[in-house]
Amino acid sequence: MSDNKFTFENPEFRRTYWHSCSHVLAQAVKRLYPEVKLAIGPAIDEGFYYDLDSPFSFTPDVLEKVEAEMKKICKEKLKIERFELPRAEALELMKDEPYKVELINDLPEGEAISFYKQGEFTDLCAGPHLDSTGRIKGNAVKLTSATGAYWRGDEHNKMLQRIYGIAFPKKDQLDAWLKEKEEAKKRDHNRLGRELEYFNTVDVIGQGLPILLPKGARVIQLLQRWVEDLEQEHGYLLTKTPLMAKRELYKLSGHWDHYLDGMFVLGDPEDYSKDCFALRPMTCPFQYQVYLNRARSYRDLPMRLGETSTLFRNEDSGEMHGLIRVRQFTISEGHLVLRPDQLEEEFKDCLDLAKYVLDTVGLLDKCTFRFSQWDPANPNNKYEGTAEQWEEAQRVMAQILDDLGVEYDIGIDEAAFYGPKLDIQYKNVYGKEDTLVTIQIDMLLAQRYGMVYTDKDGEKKTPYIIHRTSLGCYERTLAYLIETYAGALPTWMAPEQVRVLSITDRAADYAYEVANGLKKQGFRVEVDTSSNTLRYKIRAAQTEKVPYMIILGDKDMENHTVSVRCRSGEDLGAMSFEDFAARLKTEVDTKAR
RNA sequence: GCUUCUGUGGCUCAAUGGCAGAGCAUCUCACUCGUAAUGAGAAGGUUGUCAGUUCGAUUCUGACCAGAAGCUCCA
Repeated sequence: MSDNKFTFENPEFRRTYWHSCSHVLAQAVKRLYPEVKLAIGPAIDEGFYYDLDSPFSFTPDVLEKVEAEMKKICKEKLKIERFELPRAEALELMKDEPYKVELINDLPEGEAISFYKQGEFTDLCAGPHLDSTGRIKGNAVKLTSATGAYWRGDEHNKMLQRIYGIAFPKKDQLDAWLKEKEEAKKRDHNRLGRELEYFNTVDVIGQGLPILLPKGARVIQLLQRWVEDLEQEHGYLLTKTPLMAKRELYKLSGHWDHYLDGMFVLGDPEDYSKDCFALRPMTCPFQYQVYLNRARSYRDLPMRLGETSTLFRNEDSGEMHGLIRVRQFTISEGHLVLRPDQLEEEFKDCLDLAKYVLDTVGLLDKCTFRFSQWDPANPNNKYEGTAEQWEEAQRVMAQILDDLGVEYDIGIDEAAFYGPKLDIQYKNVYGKEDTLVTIQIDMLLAQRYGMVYTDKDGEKKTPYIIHRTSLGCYERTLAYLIETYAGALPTWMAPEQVRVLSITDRAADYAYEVANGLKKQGFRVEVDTSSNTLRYKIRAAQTEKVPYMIILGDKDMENHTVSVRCRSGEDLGAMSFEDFAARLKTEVDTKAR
């Protein structure tokens, strides 16, 4: 095993290791609870799982027993052997495992049906695997959780129980991993964001409807102002369109057919004798009305429309998560109406803008790009348009992405109902990925709305549309900022940039004088002249992650100085008010991190 | 929506089928202090909500509401 191929740093070997762990997990479960039926058990990015159909639930003490049995199996050093069987014999071997039978029946004709055997346990599996359970370090295996998961990932199927686990070749690697997970949880925006009073939720308001407290609202306000100004520089025209509309608009847009479940409907959707309204889940159909305001010429294009747009989506109750997944959110929305020949340049500008914005707030480094495509085989009639139109839209987007040198993954069946998307993805502290920013090409909807322009040749032509965001949805972005910075937002976007602390009552007036001087220059400043001890006040400011503290006592009053300390603990010493203000201004202007 | 788990003052957590307790935070008073918890006192609760079982429920049961992780879905 000295060959480099077989080190844990090699992702392929790691997956093999974890895959074998999942077999050991299944073997342990079958030894302890023979009535449990096996589904599938792959390796994942971090560890492995096995899906099981069990009459009881895997509580922590059951997991403990399973884990102990796994350690035993590792110690037994069972040889892991591969063999193949013809279909009939394979079905006979697995006749007591209904999920395996289903898998075998779905294997294409002529494909080898392979099994792996370790001791008394045999599993249908393509492999590869380690050569022995003895290769797995038993005391560096940990079962982390048990949750529900649908058979074959389809919510119409039975819910099975999924046991997640992790394993390493060495015990201290496992300990380090577990510690890292604990540390990551401390950055969880859902905990930190509430603790630092950025947001809260209240039973009587309802799920997915967070209250932005003054600090959260302040950060979102300054991000919005900044993005709106940036978009103006990029030629966007700001619009303000209604938050709801009659059912007829959504019929025209296709939302009524494709998205009704996700909308909040006001009134009876079936009763056509009365008006029925719905809160908007997307801005598109509203903003198109701006374009439709009058006849457009090719000279009007590209028309770039931007809006800080509040949307409402009736998510399933289990979907909500802090500020990342909510039912009402505000997005840096925009639609570009353009001539086909402008598509690449405008798409590029959208991407440049999004990347600039994400880079400036400090999120770009950890973003990944996903080209979200339709699924030609999707049976649910989820997509508008013809196969030809989709192939064309995706060909164009692929071309643009290649020209721009964007590295991306492909997501099949991830497209919007009207077109393919470039999604910019970000992971939360638990490793769960969500879309931060999206840029979408739409060659279908303009026609539905009767959007046309008169071209040079006098012909009426249908424009293309780009749907895009620059910073995505502000609530979600705030959540990622809190997690990325562990609550210590960079000075330029910190809700409170400076806290002025007086050491004695004698310095109180001076403290307000200094604070007001900074406020006049546009900085966000709070004053603490309470009778608490200095140590206490510093601790409070640090706990609340205020970037700068100004500490004022008799010496500072005499010398007309301010004593400055950073939240990191670094002491900048005494300086003049002007020097500090200039330092702060530089930091904010350059949006230094 | 589904699986599993959780719900006691603003926060962190005790306790119990029979008067609900502590620390932090808050307020008052004292202290006026130079870098991670100054001292004393006060106030704060229909134990998420509604039913049921019981002489008696915060505790047991059910439904609902809300929160967490995962699944499914999505910005």
